[in-house]
Amino acid sequence: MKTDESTSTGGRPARTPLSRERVLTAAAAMADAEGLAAVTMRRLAAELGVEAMSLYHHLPGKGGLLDGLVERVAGEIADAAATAVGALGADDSDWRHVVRARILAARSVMLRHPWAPGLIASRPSIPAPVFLLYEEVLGAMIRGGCSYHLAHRAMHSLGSMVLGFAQELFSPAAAGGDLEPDRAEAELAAMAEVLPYTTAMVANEMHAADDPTLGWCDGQSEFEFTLDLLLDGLARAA
Amino acid sequence: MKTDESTSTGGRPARTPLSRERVLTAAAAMADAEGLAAVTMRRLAAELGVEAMSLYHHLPGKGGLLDGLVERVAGEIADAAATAVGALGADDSDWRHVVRARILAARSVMLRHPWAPGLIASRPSIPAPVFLLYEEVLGAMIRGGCSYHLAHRAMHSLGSMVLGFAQELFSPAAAGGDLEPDRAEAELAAMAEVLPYTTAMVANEMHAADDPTLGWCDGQSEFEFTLDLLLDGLARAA
DNA sequence: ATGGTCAGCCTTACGTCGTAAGGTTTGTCC
DNA sequence: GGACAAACCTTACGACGTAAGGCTGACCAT
Repeated sequence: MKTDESTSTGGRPARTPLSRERVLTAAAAMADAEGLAAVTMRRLAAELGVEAMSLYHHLPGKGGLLDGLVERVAGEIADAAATAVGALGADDSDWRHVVRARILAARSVMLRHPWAPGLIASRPSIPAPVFLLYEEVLGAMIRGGCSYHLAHRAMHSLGSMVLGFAQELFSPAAAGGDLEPDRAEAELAAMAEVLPYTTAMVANEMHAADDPTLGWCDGQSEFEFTLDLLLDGLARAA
Repeated sequence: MKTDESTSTGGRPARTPLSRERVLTAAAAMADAEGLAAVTMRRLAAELGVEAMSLYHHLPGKGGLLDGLVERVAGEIADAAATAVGALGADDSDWRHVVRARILAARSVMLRHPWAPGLIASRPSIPAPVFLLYEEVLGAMIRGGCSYHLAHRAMHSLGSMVLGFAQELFSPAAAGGDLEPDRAEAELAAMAEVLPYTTAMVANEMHAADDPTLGWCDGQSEFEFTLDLLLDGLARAA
């Protein structure tokens, strides 16, 4: 057998219609468009006009592809966070401003890639590029005078927030599928019986939502509210 | 068909009826032991001494099985929360105590079933049994005098926390696999260069952890810290 | 007892997945 | 021109979820 070729690196890229970067870009686009579950080695290869096994020359396998996607997202977050912090100007002397900007940057990237939180959380261990993101936030807090103990807790709080805020918690109408107003009304009535408070809350909050650009459940303002809640509490504890 | 020869015509008295409950119990046990990914229709059936397709007489399919698992977990949480609130005594007049008890109960069940947060988050829409859990927390806040607006935001904050706090954020040693102290030391040194603050934090927090029953990164106290941070902030906003 | 009904379980088969193993093309350099 | 390796393809295997249909045995009215 000719197992001679042991995939030694080196050499030179003679002609690269296909590269790791191109594969990852296509994979991210597919995940954005159809969800992460739709990203299959075969489908991905087909999208690139190639056979499935060809991907293995640029990636170590499906796991490596997912790692690459995490790396991508982490990079996007790092970039977004860097520009956001840069735009702070003189305000960056307060760690709260820095942390807030970084977390909101992470959030904005997560919104672009809704599959990202679940992917990161599903990895067997925390991916190395994600550690770099934590490091930046951590550094801002320590340099700002926080104790390591407090900063540690903040990492947990903020991390779980960014990773857990993916779902749009309440969208029963969209979830059930509002095909007919008749059926929707019936479901609402049924819901009112077992979930009186929830129903009332939906009614109340829906009425309050006049901004046409946002749904009744504005994830962004909810997110910022929680973020400020945490930052206030952390600052008080510092 | 020649299946005649394999099945003994003699009596086989031992055939437990195999109900939906039995299937779900086995599935939950398997998920607890080997992770949710290990729960396969075939493996699950084998565990029950049955063929895969037989499960379809008690469940509508894999999705239905997952729904059943969510239902299970939600039921466990509801039970744990009910007893926790019952144990509050006169303290249950303060919504903060009630909410705190319910969230901690949810957390304790999530710890028993580490696959649960990911499963719930991965469902296409929020499962109905989970809505019931939210309803209880929501009711406690509204009856306690909170506005629907604040309660709505609290649902997001608390929900994302319970769902996002699953991972043990920092366990680089366990993640890398500490096969040899030599290699571990080398990795630590390499980490100190790119992640100076993180390394310092780990060192600092590890030293502070004297309680032998807990790892250096005590998820429970981190969780309660964040929970109290949120509850304090919510109470202040009320 | 007898034949009908039917729930519970099994068998087979299809299309999908990730990927191991090995063959084929293509471009570059000596 | 020949060698070489990188890039790509083909084939195949063992999983997966599940659609379609067959077998068995308990119950029942006749």
